[in-house]
Amino acid sequence: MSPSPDRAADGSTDRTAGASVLVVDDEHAIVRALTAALEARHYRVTAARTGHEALELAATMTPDVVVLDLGLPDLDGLEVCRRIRRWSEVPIIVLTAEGSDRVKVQALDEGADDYVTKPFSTPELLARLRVALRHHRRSASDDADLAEHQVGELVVDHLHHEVRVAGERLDLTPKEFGFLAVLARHPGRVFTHRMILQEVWGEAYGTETQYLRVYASQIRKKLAGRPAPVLVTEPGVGYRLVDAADGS
Amino acid sequence: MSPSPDRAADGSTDRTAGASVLVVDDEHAIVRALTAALEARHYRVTAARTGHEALELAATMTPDVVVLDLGLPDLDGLEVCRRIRRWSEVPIIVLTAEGSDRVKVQALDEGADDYVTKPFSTPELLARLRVALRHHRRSASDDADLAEHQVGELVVDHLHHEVRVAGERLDLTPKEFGFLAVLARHPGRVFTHRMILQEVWGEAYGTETQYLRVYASQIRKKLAGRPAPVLVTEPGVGYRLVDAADGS
DNA sequence: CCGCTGCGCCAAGATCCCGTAAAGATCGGC
DNA sequence: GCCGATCTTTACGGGATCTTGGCGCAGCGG
Repeated sequence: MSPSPDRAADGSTDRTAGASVLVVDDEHAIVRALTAALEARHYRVTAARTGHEALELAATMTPDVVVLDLGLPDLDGLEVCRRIRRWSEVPIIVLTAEGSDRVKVQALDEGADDYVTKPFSTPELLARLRVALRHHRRSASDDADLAEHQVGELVVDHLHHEVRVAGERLDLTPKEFGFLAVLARHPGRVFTHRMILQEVWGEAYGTETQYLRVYASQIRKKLAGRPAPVLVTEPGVGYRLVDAADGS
Repeated sequence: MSPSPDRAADGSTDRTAGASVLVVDDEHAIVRALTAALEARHYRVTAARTGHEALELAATMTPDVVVLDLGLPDLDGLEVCRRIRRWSEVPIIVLTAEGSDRVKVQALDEGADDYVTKPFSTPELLARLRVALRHHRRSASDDADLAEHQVGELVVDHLHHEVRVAGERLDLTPKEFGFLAVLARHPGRVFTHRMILQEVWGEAYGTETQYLRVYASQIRKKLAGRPAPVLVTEPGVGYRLVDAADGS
């Protein structure tokens, strides 16, 4: 490609900035050095000193990546790795003093995503951290791709940004689409005026209820005569989307 | 998630068995040793000796993972890495003799997923290979990682960096190519302004929507009068590429 | 019975967004 | 250092969309 101005040679400015990192190590010096280096790159850093603390924090703060020293006072580092892997796929970068192949291989097979031996080069660790975040970001966005809501014969397809009724494409303006998409997220449930306005128009528009009347009307017009759900008014409260066939 | 029955301690029997590996190195001894080690684990191995050969094979055989030596006779290894990343997210494990930090960091930021210095420990390399395969397995469901994408009569060939319509080469500028290539990766799907801008121009350009209008216009002009797909505008949202023949 | 309130609906501006052309600015090759 | 290709920026017309005000209606309480 062309030389992008945003790709710094050291990768310090990239989309991984601002991610939260859990650093697990009992050596104070290491924690301090790592924290400093990471915060300088605008990561949010949390430190844990023991295995149990690490497990606790991994669960409560849901970090974007974990840097894990294997030599912990209470639990075996490998055990920590294994336990996190039981419920989370957060990237784990293992850090260790000894360079034994056996441990290295075991850690990687146990669910670690990378392995760096001490003494480590900080730039290298940071680069590997960016790799881990890159991966995680990718698989996370894959999950979000599956967004599609169905209400009776009506399908709101966020991926293609279109609405289909009985398979036929329905042509909506951006605001109309937004309105309908909000309601379709929870069929039958009431959304207040405020909720819809703030979601579609923005935070500041919480009271412009006349917009809703206009757009509700237009949406109903476009849905009329089709085997589609009905846009129901909840007087004084808001709107909801109800499948014509059932009375939920 | 749950403790997998396929996770043996030495990793010899796991779900990654049978995967295809592309080994890129000009040293015969390394290739021989690696091939032997990999085939013993029932991987399918293909070897490339030069950068160009590597790119060609990466495109035609779509390996599950690439092991890439940076010291190649024709192309810089980093360049190979970059070119593969233009169209594929196949895991790349970089292999190199020199241990310079700068190169290491650069390779990782350039798209490499891991980095091993020679002389390397075979068990470790194999373990890292398993990690790479584990990662990619997650998002291997889509067909975005192909060197060629076809939409109707239009073919985007990432390897040769060219576009053909009905077999005839279409002359595009780099930005035009990038724009079209993004859309062709998922025909019919909407790409938001932000997505396209960040992919083609860079992270920092997420709001420069006037570029898109200019280039959309130019691309349409070049596609006009040919049996090509149509570049459709989704007002307020983005663009998508639709085969003229069908309505997807 | 009457006024008030909230809603549906309409239609006229106002505004935003898009497409297009064309003029600088920039870059790379010769 | 010039020249051509490409990228960036500006400007403008047209059209779709959004916003706004108004009107009629129904329900409700005074």
